[in-house]
Amino acid sequence: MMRDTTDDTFDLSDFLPYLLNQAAEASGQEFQTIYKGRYGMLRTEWRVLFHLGIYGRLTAKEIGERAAIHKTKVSRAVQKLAARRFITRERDAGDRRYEYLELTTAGRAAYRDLHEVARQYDERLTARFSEEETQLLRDMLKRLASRR
Amino acid sequence: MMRDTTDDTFDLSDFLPYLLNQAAEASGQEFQTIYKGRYGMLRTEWRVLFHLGIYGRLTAKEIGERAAIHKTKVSRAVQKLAARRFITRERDAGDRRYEYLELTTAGRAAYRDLHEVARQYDERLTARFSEEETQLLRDMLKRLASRR
DNA sequence: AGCTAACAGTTGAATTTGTAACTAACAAGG
DNA sequence: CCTTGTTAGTTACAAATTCAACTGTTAGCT
Repeated sequence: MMRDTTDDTFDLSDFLPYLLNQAAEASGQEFQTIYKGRYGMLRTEWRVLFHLGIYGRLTAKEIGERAAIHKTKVSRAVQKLAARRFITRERDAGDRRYEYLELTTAGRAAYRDLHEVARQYDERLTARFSEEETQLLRDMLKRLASRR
Repeated sequence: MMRDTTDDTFDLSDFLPYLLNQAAEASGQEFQTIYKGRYGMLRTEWRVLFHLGIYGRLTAKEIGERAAIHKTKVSRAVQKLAARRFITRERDAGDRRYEYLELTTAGRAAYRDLHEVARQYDERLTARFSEEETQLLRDMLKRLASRR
């Protein structure tokens, strides 16, 4: 017997990494047009901006670790954000390898704006689910994201 | 009063698109090293391979629509897969704009191998959740992915 | 002090992606 | 037929990402 080409016991949506990617891309698209359109930012750039807006002064390395972003990506995002005067860079006087990053006034304004967009956006996304469902979803995603 | 730089009412994991991305990347990493290591494939390439393995003969356009992949990405993936003799390309005799793609024997073998890896991988990922939780997760992700 | 290894961050070259313009093929109306 | 518009798929070029090698700095050992 020849085996058929098709395989009806497996669907792509049965594969969690694929499904997660589809959901991530679909849900992130609209937000992307906003930060790209308003500030000409790339994904890594708004992420760095948010990290500094939420957690305050950090080094590039810390941001990379928290967000699982490669250091070269962080480095280039930092350069662009600094060029646009959204962040300041300050070398540690004691250990000159470290560089502390902080938002400028303009950076804080951009952060607050995008933060508000994100908050509303998240609300809209989760509005179709119940509170319990949303909570469970976040929990499960966090566990998946933690790589444990 | 000066406003502080930090904002402790919002965490990045409260933003669903971010959390989805982190979960997607974390969960997809290991699988990536497998299809990359074993077959030197890119993400779009295994996706095209899977679409043909699961659904049989399709055109590039159909694959792009089902997977929400841009046509240039599909086109390049198809070229690589064809160069590696994983798929055949056949013009429609009636309407020569259409090109039907199909797996070769080698393509089917690669598909079966990766499909089995994906199946086991998915099992391992969902093993930490209950049946009901997993079902709900998939449902919610599908709804998020559907862009409605 | 002097040597080696580790670390934070940067840079350059190769690969991959995105955007827009393109080719080839067909459709529909005049 | 013959324009005009649309469609499937490709290509060229610019932008972004990856990978490896690099700089400058500190730590630790002898």
